[in-house]
Amino acid sequence: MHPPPEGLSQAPAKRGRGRPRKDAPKPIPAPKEAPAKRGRGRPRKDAPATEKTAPEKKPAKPNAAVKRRAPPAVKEVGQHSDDESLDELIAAEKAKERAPPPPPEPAVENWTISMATPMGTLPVEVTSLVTVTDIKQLVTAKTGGRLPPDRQIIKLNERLIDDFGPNATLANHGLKHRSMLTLTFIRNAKSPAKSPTVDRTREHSRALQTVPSPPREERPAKERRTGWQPESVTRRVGPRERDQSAQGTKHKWTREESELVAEGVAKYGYGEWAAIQKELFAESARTSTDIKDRWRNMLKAASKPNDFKFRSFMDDDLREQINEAQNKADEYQQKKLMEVERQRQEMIRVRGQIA
Amino acid sequence: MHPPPEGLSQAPAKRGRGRPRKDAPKPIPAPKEAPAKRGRGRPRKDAPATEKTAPEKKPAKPNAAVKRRAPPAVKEVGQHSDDESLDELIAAEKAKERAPPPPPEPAVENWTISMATPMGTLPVEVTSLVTVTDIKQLVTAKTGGRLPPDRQIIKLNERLIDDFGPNATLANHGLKHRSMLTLTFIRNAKSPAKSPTVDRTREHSRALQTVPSPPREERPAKERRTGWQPESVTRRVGPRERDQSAQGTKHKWTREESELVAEGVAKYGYGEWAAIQKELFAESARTSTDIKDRWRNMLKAASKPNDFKFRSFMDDDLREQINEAQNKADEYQQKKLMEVERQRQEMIRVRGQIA
DNA sequence: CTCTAGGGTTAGGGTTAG
DNA sequence: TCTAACCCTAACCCTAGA
Repeated sequence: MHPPPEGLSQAPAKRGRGRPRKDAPKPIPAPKEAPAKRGRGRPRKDAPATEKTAPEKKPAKPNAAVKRRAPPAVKEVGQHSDDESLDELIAAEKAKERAPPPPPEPAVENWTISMATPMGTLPVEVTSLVTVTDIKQLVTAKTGGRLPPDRQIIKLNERLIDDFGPNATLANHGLKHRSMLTLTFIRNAKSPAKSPTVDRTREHSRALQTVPSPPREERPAKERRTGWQPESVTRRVGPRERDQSAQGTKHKWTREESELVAEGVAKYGYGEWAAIQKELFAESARTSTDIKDRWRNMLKAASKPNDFKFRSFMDDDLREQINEAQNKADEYQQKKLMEVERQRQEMIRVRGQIA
Repeated sequence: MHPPPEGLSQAPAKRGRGRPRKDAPKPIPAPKEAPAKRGRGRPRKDAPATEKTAPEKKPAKPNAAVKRRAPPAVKEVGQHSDDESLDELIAAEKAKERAPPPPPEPAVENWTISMATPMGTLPVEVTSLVTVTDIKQLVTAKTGGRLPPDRQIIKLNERLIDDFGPNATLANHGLKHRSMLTLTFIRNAKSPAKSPTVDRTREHSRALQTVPSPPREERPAKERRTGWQPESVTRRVGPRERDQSAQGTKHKWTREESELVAEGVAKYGYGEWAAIQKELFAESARTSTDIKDRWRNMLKAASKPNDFKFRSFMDDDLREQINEAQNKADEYQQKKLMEVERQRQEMIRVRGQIA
């Protein structure tokens, strides 16, 4: 039904915005395997061959990193040897037959807890067996390694979880389904050196407040490219003056600015960045393109779950504002479209009469 | 404006965008426990030419939101009753295992969402389990069957809900209480609701001609161009009539088209865009201005290194063609100039004689 | 009116700082 | 690793003026 794909070399023809797809066959997220090696944790060699126990929870999303594959729970009964495996097996069988041991059943549960971070509260899925180290590793993983365990300050009910010991099971210290943990962190000491060897012994206390308080405040429009704006603000006038001195190359968008962007979209519809810039960012150093980019990023961020990610502030409230802006813009667009269509029809009608 | 042909009930006068109060007496659109396969399968709607914003990030399980109840797995009951107490114990254990996980609470909720239509915004009541098909059927019903599912273009947060698959539960894709869906529709013309996966390689054809070409897609084709345009090809006549779905607002110039431009310049010289358009792009939707712009960009691109990022295809071969075209055009220009001068002289001479 | 020239703006892929 | 911020150009728009 479509014009046959001519021989025209499909130019880029990327289509679908999905990205050129570097031809890299994106494999399945599959074997992402949790910390298979479980270095610290504890030997935990509960014979993997054991039974299935949890025969696959259907809806289970392996995602929840920390989630330990709930072991059959049979709290390994001190078995270590190698060649004794057979004996152990037998012993285990017997023990099982005897049934008395079943009680030690920990009954692993899957919990959803919350973690309050400087960026907002995020949901985290864990099992009731989650340990202090697990949580810290999870945070590290979620932040792409940017926040190593030794810079995390995590509290449960006002207590530093570190105080429980690295292998402590948090459930033994009050963690429950829907509990809330708070996370703050120690600022990076600037030395990227891999081994600050921060003697984390007990520095938590003071580091607490060093929280990177969200931008909140409207930057003084850093007189960067403010030099002189030639009417148009599509492009920056000069190099963003980032040269040497300008260290703060990136200027985070504040919550307020973001809301202004949404407001502008709601008012002018999509693609009217220059208009939005003129009205709502006249005093700002943000260019229309900056605004356009920000809206794009806002949409991306809003479309993702409040999963544990260090994403710029994004909460249901802002998300709602974004939605509203979108809807208004859509409405606006619709009206414009219909108006155009109406005019077109009118034209056709008039033409018909003339002819 | 716009005679609402559909039977969509009129929207509440005040569309202050706020949110439609609960006044809408609309009942829930049948919970319809969809298959909710959700597990492995991965519907992978592959939606090719989907809308913009479709990085397709695999809707990571939305948080606890509408999580579907996780069935207590299989409880394989292979027990042989030998010792009752034992059975009881085991049963108790199992019960314990099963019972605890109350977290995956299904909790069907009744939501009021909004639907922005060309005629106004309407409140719609649904449950948190509402699926794509449910919504479409609802719309069809509301329009007295006049707007069948395959003519509905419904978007949630910029994404076509069709892309989620017919049985997808919208809550898993971001629908929430008070969310807004946008509805537009495809005019009568038969059109597969499915995105045609058209490769726009060469869709520019036709569209150009006369106005009457009915638009197939509701698409804010950047309706900046004003209403009626004569048959000239300086401007586009109507909406760019990019095949439906071709959401990509921009139509990249293909290698072949670019070569045609160079060919045209070589043949007609600079500035004869209309002529080039008529001869080499008669079937295309490219206007003379488009061609002019393309030539401008080609020159810019040709002056930069091949591997320069961001630049559309540019290689020595094409660059050579461009150079040749320039040379020929220069020659041509020269001749024209000389001709003009000759005529001028002639005119002067004639005038002199007359005088 | 048509069309071109040329400056302006946007869309969207790409890059990079953090 | 991941993303918000930023870059850069092709594509497209606007409009004075011929």
